[in-house]
Amino acid sequence: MSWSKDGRRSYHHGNLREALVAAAVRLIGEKGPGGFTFAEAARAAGVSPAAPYRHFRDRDALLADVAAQGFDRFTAALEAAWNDGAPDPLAALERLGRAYLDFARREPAYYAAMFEANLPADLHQEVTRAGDAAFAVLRRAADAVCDRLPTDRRPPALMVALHVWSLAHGIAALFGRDGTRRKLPMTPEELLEAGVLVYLEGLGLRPE
Amino acid sequence: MSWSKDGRRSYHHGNLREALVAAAVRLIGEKGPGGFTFAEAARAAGVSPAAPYRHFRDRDALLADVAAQGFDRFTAALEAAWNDGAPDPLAALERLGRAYLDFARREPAYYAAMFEANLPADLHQEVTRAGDAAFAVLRRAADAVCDRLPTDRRPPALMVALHVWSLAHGIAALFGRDGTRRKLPMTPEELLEAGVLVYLEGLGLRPE
DNA sequence: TGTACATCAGTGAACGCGCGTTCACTGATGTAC
DNA sequence: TGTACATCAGTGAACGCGCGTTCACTGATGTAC
Repeated sequence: MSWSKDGRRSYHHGNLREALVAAAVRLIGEKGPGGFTFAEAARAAGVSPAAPYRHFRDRDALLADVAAQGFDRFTAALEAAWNDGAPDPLAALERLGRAYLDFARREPAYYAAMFEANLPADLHQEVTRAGDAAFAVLRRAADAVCDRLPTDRRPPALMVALHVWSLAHGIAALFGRDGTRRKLPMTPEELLEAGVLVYLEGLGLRPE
Repeated sequence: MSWSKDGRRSYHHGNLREALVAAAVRLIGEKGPGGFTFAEAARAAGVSPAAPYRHFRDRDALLADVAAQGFDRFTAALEAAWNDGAPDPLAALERLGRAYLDFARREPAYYAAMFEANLPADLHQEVTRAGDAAFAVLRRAADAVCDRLPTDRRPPALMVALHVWSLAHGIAALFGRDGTRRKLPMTPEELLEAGVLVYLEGLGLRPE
């Protein structure tokens, strides 16, 4: 927020766009992607209900911005966890899985906007592009893992990436958030790690 | 609907409860679980906006009914596909996976109500019970599959069931519905089947 | 450095709308005798 | 078989509410000269 020198609220907000996104994230976190309104975001940002129209065409445009920003953060988190596959791809893949679940738990609002928002097609494309960058990290990890197999027994890396992504997403969606739908006899992280280990074993890979 | 003999609408609807559930399913299918209203369901059933209160405490109660009914159908579909594990557990498990994805695609409205509804805790419990019955089918399948392994290499069947469920749910959520979020170089069914095969191989099982 | 002016980013009042919910009511149905 | 009555499942009008959106407006900012 920007304030004039004497402490009164300045007429111009200064960074209303970011403030609206932040408010939307908070509101989505509280009530889900369905239960957040343009008007409430404006109120939370301390601004009149007409102000958001200076920055977003409508509610969906704001939601799409949240989703895209979420994917950007997600990509960064996955990238950091993967860390170019060091020290070895299998250990790095495990970190990647943990980072995936960690993001879903720590940023449920972003995660919901990314995967459960139901955006109209035109905005959706834009978000999909941001999502592709996140998937690219998984894809690269799958490449590195597959490279450890002899060429005659090497599965398509794309398929491996899709399997890992689906398993991680399934676990995150079913068990990964705090409104925990179901009790588990283990943590989501343990469940994912065990699943990936069995899967890699099935590919013919075992941690050395 | 019930009509009096002369063709005019009878005062009593006759099966309003079922009609409201059916309307809700249709509306959820069109606009997602967030975008359906009690009033619209009443309108769709051809009844005044006050009428639904005779049958459901509120919107959430109706939504919970849809979710519970969805789980009942889901359970029946999975049960039929599993068919007591005949002729052998591995073939039956593949059928089970296909039935899972088939349900998500053919009944997206039920599926959304079941897994993306965000119901309040008290109603949620009731739905969870219906969901447990569905999971029990997977659990039994996992038991049968694990029984094929020598006891010293037998993994916990619960874990196996959770892995299969998570993978199936992840694929269904990411790729399984027609508003297809992402293009795949294969069908969701093929992706799931391949994933389960690799996983079973990792457990030490291969189709004979 | 100062001034005039264009542009930008907000205001706040207003509107129509549909929703959820309530209320007293009434038509239809089932049952006891 | 007929009648009286309780109960049930609807009606429809009304209400307050918050939302999305628009409009003419105005205060603040940046820039050309």
